[in-house]
Amino acid sequence: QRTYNLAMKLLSERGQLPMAEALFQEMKEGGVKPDQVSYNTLICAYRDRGLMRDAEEIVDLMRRDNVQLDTRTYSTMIDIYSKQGEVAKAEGMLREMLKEGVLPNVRTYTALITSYARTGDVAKAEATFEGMLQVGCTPDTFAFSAMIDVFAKKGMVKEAEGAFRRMVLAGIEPDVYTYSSMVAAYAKGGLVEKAEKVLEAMQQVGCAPNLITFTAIMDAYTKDNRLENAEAIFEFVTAAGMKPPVQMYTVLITAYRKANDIRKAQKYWKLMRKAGCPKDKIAYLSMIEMYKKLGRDKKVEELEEEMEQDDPDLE
RNA sequence: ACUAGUUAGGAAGCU
Repeated sequence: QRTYNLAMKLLSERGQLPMAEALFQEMKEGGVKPDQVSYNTLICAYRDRGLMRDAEEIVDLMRRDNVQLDTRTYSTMIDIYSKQGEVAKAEGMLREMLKEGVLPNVRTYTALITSYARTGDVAKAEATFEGMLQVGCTPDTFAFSAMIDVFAKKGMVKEAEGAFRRMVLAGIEPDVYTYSSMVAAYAKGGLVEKAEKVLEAMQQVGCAPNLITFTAIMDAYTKDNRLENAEAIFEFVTAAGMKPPVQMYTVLITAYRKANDIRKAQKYWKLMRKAGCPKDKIAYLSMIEMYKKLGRDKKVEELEEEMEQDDPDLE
């Protein structure tokens, strides 16, 4: 019954996962058989909370209850394994679905490509992309962006540009994600000017850069030792009333500490805390690295302790 | 069995 499914989704969205689980049980015990949608909804609810084990258990339950796993089930599981870095399991899911005659779609392939982006397996990502084309699956903005990101993370600028061109030629519109990945690619490759061009180009076609795009371009500037430019972006963002994310502070902190400008690094660290940013492991690690190099062991210990404290969310 | 509804994928910072 779809009323149940909808209710389960709403409950889990409002943090009432136990209620959603209860509903699921009620369905099983009462006359209403849960369908694929019910199982998938639960799997996604667990995934969103990082309860990967529970998501897996629902899949097992589907098998036991003789409910066919569908494209969405497999895609979600591939996404889960990809986020866990369990590429082999993700690949296994694709193999299984093909064997079972469940057709993968763009989303399935994109999830897998993303997992290769995380592990840096360019060859497999490309093979997956080509495989998708071969089965007549048309890549969309997500798929191309994922592919561009594979190259971006490796600093393979030429290849990223190639994929971007291919995307445009195919008539698929790039969006903020795509452009941000391109900026990141140029940042990694040390080509600031090109990164700047991307920022201009996107605005010309009416695509507004967001905080992620800005962080990426700041990163490009700092890698080219243009800290003033990076700082200018930060000022601009703040002046525009936007709230800089942790990552933006980290870019500045790391850049300044590498330039041996300890005061500035500390300044942004303090600003970040004052802004009430959530505790962030990478930010801590950057500061710890700084104090380590300065030989200030006390500070190092202090921060390490603080980092571990009362924060279950730190991964 | 068919059909319909509800469920899945992409971007930035440390080493």
